[in-house]
Amino acid sequence: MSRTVLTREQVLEAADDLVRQHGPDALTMRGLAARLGTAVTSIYWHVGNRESLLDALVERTVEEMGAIQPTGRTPATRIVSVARRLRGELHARPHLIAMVHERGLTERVLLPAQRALVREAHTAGLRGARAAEAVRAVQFQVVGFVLVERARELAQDETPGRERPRKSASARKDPALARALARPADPERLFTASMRALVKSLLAQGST
Amino acid sequence: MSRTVLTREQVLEAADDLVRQHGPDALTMRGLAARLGTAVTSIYWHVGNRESLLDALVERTVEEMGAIQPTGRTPATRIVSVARRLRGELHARPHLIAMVHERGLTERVLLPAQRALVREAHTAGLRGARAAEAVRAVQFQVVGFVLVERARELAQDETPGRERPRKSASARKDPALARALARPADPERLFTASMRALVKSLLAQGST
DNA sequence: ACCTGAACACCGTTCAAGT
DNA sequence: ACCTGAACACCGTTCAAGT
Repeated sequence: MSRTVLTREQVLEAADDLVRQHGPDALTMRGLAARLGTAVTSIYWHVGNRESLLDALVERTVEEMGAIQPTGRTPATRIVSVARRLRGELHARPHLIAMVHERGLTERVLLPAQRALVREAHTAGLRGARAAEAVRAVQFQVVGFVLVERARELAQDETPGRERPRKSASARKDPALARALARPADPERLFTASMRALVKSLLAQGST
Repeated sequence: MSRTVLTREQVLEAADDLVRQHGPDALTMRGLAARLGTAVTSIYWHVGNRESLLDALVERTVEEMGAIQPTGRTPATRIVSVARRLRGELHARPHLIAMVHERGLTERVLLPAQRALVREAHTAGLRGARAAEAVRAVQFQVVGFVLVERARELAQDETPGRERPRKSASARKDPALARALARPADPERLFTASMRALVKSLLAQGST
């Protein structure tokens, strides 16, 4: 591609492209070198090794995500808005989620959102350890949800329709429920619903 | 090890040992063959390839987990008890979680617990789509939580103390909160607390 | 300071050949 | 039916040598 001297930035850029298009597994040092038109070993000079290259990629994307502004009137709706935005940001970068997760950088990604959440918990009347617990509960819920969602998407791609669930005794008693469980979940809806449920209970502790 | 003829069961057993002790990455076809004292290619004859070997391993462990009995008086406490037991089961098999997750078999692991959850939602007065949503919310919460926890543990092993969070404006106003957030979260406590919060709100919908 | 090819020590998988 | 060694096409990484 480029005729000029190779820079660390160019290596990162090309690696980022590769990961975005085909996932982290598609990023091989040899493939990357070929793409850049250099010897494999040049890449090692610029980024150390594969592991630290991926680290740099994650750091890059996390910075790019930036802060999150809450919207809405009540603390509850504002917290849910932060959660939804955070989910959206993570969803826009499907491969990033797995990489952050594997690297244990979850806390790092959550830091910008944490500030906003703390502020809202405070206005809702929560203090000290109780506020911290509420903030963390929301954070865990968001990341956990996105991870499960992602796994579900991958599963659909690779094994479409693995096994029909058998009808249980309680299913026969409530066919509407059985039908709802047979359908794949609508993640957007489910996320908002459980987030609202969680936040409602957490904030209720502030006023008692 | 064994002098007799090689069986599929022996291959699975040895593979299971390896994964349990050193994780899925440690499972190489060559290493496994060496451990069993056979040629690599014999293993291929018995289990197909590495991918289906891992699939078989997951299936095996999931069956081993079995059903989950709720305890407690009210539907809320019974649901929370199922959630806690499920978390415990998953936690007792650290490597399994990652494997199930990567393979998109989350739903499969959750099936036994789902029956119990449906029953409790029903006794709590939830019906149809609303009951399904509650059940799924709980399931997502459990798996998500465990995934986040696991990532956190891995992170601790590899990068102890990456970066101290700076003191924010709101942290200075509530030092107890700041201290609580600086400490690593107690997952057991946090899990139970947010599970209770979630379930409380979800079931409240049944009586309105 | 930056780039190179050759080489090392690994992988998973296939295949033709054995018994 | 079951097992084998050889070979293929990949990996990440190191190292001595170039400019």
